[in-house]
Amino acid sequence: MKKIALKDIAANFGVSISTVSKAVNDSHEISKELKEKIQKYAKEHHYRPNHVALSLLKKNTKTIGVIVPNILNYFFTLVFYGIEKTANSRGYSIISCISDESYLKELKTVELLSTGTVEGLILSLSEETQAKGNVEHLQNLIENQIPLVMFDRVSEEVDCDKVVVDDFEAGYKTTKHLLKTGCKRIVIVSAIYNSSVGKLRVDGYKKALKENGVEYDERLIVEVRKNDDLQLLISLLLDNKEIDAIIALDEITAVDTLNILKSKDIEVPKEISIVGFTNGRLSKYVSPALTMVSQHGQYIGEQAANILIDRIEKEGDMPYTTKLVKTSLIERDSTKKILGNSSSY
Amino acid sequence: MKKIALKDIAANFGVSISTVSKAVNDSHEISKELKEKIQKYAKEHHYRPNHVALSLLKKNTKTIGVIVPNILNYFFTLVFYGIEKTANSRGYSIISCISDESYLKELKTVELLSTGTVEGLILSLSEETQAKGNVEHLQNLIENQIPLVMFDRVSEEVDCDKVVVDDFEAGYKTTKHLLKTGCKRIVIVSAIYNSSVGKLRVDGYKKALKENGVEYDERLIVEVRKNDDLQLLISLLLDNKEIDAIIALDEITAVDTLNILKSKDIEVPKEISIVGFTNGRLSKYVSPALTMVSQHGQYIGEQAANILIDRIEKEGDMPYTTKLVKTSLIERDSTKKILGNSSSY
DNA sequence: CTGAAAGCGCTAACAG
DNA sequence: CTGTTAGCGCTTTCAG
Repeated sequence: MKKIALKDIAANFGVSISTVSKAVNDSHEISKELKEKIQKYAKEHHYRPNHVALSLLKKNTKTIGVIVPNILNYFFTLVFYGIEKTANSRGYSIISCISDESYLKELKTVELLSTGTVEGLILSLSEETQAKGNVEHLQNLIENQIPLVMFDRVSEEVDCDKVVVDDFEAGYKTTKHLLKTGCKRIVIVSAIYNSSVGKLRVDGYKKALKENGVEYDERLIVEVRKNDDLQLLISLLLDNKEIDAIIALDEITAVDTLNILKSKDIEVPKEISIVGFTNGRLSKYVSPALTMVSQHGQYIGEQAANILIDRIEKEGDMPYTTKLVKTSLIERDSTKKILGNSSSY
Repeated sequence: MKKIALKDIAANFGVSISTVSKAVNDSHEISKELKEKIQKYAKEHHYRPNHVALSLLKKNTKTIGVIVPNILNYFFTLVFYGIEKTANSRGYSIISCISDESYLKELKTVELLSTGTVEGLILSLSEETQAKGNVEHLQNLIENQIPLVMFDRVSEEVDCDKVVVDDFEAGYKTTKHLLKTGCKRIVIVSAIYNSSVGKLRVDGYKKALKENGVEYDERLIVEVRKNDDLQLLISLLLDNKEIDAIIALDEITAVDTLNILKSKDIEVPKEISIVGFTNGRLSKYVSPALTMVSQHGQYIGEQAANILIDRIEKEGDMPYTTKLVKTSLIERDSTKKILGNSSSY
């Protein structure tokens, strides 16, 4: 049985296409008898109105595009899940693309989608795009009136709605917590040295140090590049500087760091505390379970989707908003407990 | 600047729409001068042919639908990644839906997509659908000539292309490996007791036992239900039966099991070996690192996408195929090493 | 070389 | 109550 169209039903009953259209849509303009006959026939033949034709006619596709840099990263998986969930509940499908951290793929995808396929776009910048700073493709998008919501990895040069983690506050809060547990020489290990996100966290870290009268030592900020040996970097750190805490800016680095410390028989958190960013699947299963900063990925996705769909559906232009999502520190066993309230802090 | 259509360009130059169409498509029918003028104008105004109109006309959307039960499961994330990658490389976009293990959502999604939006569908059954065994919606799909590829959680009642893990062989291979390391009382802990996948693995397990003259003891097959306490189940097992190996049918259960054993001061693998299914992100970071069965999720996704697109593009109907993807045992530190070749096995 | 007309599947205003 | 017509944006014969 091939796909069936209004035309076919019309031919079958010897009536016009518009009559059939009205009948299947249960219009009051059509006689009960005819309507029932047609509807029965339609059901039996699995008639389904062609979505593409409707999109063309109504000029809405009920579809939004989502571009994430790397779906294997649990944070993005969570965001994606949040987007899908709320988009779906609001009647939208999503076309999803993975830019694989490549500028070119991001560009191609944006161009492909901005062609009437989707009514709006949710995007987090690829690493390469961020490094290059080339966001013309996104500016075109908003020039062409296609709603865009950026999340997490955003660009200041693009004027659109944004949902971002409050990374500054996260860096600040995390550092302050470590200070409160008695740590003073706090290292940051970052594999995302050239992202806005990474910089903000370090800024928050600096502020916390300053407020607590701890001097900032730039040698404690360690950048891990693609082919660097984390083991080596940490060894150097341990040999040359007294340190008592490590903040890892991503989960894998946090776990790796933990394992390296364990292999050197350093007790966590007694000798060195560890806090990691991005509360994912690993942290609670390693031992000691890692204290992590949760970014509420799913919530971010839900927010992004709601903001986008609101903008698609509301007429008149509301001003662009930037939503700051606060992080939570999930305390586990890789950090010391804060001393009682009566402590000297 | 609003979206611009052929009509607008035509009006601007006082020529007909079809002329503009030909010009932007660089047809030889149009004079060089006019073509250049029009192309220049089109480029300046970011003209992009409306994808929806083209889809309607050409009757192809260059889009495929993907329905996964649960994207937070790393295996599915991997499959999804594989699908996206190859679909993209072959010029297809993907509309992705998460059924959230719900029959109703799966049904709704299939109906939504089978309406001309996508040219084909890749799907893994939701838990609920599998339990219910209701696959009418999928049979309708193939009746309506919409290509379907099922992967991992498939149904025998649906006649379509399939890509499945060779779970029987996986169960067999894993068990055999454990036997070779000297284990004899091997437990299977399963949270997927009513899936085809789970059953096949147990069947493979039985075969391996039989071949090696080890008697099958059904009390060693432990089913973990949603609200069951794994800790308790394992304690019972340890108390009442001599056991020396545990096969966990999913990664979380494997890690949980490991932690439970560790908390009871049972040495892994010296006293009890552990093998888990689905090599995900956790296994290599816990200690001891877990020996796991890898199912090559990304490869499965790639295969599924290729098979689907082949079927979409080839005319004439080729017979349906079922592709069996072999698993690999990733040996880490939760199992004993196999004794030298000179051993008595 | 350029344009008119038809049509992809559907809806909606307007006649009959 | 039913049908005719126009049109969503585009391509593609077929005339001119």
